[in-house]
Amino acid sequence: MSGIRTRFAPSPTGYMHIGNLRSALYAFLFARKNGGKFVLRIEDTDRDREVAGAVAIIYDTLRAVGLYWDEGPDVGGAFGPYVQSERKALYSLHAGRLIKSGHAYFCFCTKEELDARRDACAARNEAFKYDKHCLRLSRHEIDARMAAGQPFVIRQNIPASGQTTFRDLLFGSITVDNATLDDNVLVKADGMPTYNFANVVDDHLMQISHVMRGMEYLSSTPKYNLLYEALGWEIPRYIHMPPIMKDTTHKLSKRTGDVSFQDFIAQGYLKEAVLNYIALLGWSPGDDREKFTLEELIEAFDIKGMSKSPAIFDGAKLHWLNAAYIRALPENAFTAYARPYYQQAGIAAMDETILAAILRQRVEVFSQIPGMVAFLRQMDENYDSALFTNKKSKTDITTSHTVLEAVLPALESLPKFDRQTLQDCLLGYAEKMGMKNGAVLWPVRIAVSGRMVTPGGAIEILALLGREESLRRLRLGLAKLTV
RNA sequence: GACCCCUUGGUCAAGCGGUUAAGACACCGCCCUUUCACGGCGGUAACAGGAGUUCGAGUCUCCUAGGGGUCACCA
Repeated sequence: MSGIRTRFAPSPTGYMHIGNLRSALYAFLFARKNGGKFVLRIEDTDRDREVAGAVAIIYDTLRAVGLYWDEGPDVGGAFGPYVQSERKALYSLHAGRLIKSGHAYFCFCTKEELDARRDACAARNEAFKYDKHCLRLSRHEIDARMAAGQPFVIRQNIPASGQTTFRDLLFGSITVDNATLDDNVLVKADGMPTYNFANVVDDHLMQISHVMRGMEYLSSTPKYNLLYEALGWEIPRYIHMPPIMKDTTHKLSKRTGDVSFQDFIAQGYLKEAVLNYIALLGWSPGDDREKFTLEELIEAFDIKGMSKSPAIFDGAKLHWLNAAYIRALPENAFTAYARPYYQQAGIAAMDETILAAILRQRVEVFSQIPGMVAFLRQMDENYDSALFTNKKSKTDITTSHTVLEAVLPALESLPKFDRQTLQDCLLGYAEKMGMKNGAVLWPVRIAVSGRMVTPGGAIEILALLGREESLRRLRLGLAKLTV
């Protein structure tokens, strides 16, 4: 037992952002690599932002990519409950301790009053900081206001002077003046703790040894440490992680396009590829490896390989990685993923083995399939006969006409219409005529597809279309060349 | 604006005082070839700028610039 415990603590706000997934992944990898535990905690203290079904999305996504948690709302554990809204008593208990020791105080300032003061500051171009107005309230006054039912919050009482230093395993030692810190709200008027407070309490109570979270918390970490100290708790190790960017100046966000894990899956990305790609966005194994299974990631993971600067999401590279994963798929797995798209394209009845053979090397994202194979279902019969002319294959209108005319009856009388038979027939004809294979296959492919570029060659397309449709298209091509 | 952090090719990145400054994606060229793709080979392209420290700096220090983050009864 190494005692290492990490956690992933998402808010149930709707979908799984790719950046959050990466945070979960790193926390998971760090725990697994070091023989520690990975905890899942739901941070639902903001009831206004809560979205129904969001917790299920978190569970489903994590499970889909293999990020199983050792403790969590559904699996339990020794430090539950693992849902913050169910831990209110714990927060009140420790908030009370803070009040008693003077590290926190009741505040009755209303939102309106605060907004007014904030606006005033903005007008003077000054940074707003709560002025500890309510810290001066006497016990008497506090009791009276509470008795009168006046709503209140609990604020952290930050020392007015001095400095606070903390160590981050990635960023090193960071020191800030306490004077720059604000007396943040710890417990809201509705009795719910804020992130600032719930996090400290939960991370301590759940014995989290390494707090891994987004860099946006870097500047508020000193405040958390002040809380740990006030509560007499050991400060955990911190690992703040830089964000994933859309470009140099914008974070990857909903507005910039697809950012949720499910968006990528819906587009035809493989979950393994997405996970592999984001693992590499902000972390490097230190060597040249790029394809990793989850097990391999666990083995290779080391926070020393983590980057301190934000990484820009590169859709092209994800595309490439996804294509690499697709190419490595066994035929049956490829077909299982592709089948819905075959149906969508109306070619579900065609030979899946041939389809897999020609598509697997070409598809980068499954959603490209319908567009790639549409011509099999329905070709554009008004294609330009100029397509028959190709210098490299040494074809032109005349040679194409000759080839189609000769090949048509041969194919018509073929005993079988499978790839082997078709190949013997077509290549045999080329050999007999002393022609390049391409000189024969080019016009045939153009005639049966009507397209300059096709996935697969003439033989595969013929086999896929079957004798009747193939011959129909070949006759059409011949007619076009005869005109 | 104040405070904190970051800065190697277009992108992800290796490097951790001495290297011809890796590799991958993307891009370009060639080869293979039944078009495209795959695959193979090759190429273009980087240490933000300026001062130091040092025999020697992408690597250490400082400054400048640029970028990010925080400054909520959101997390």
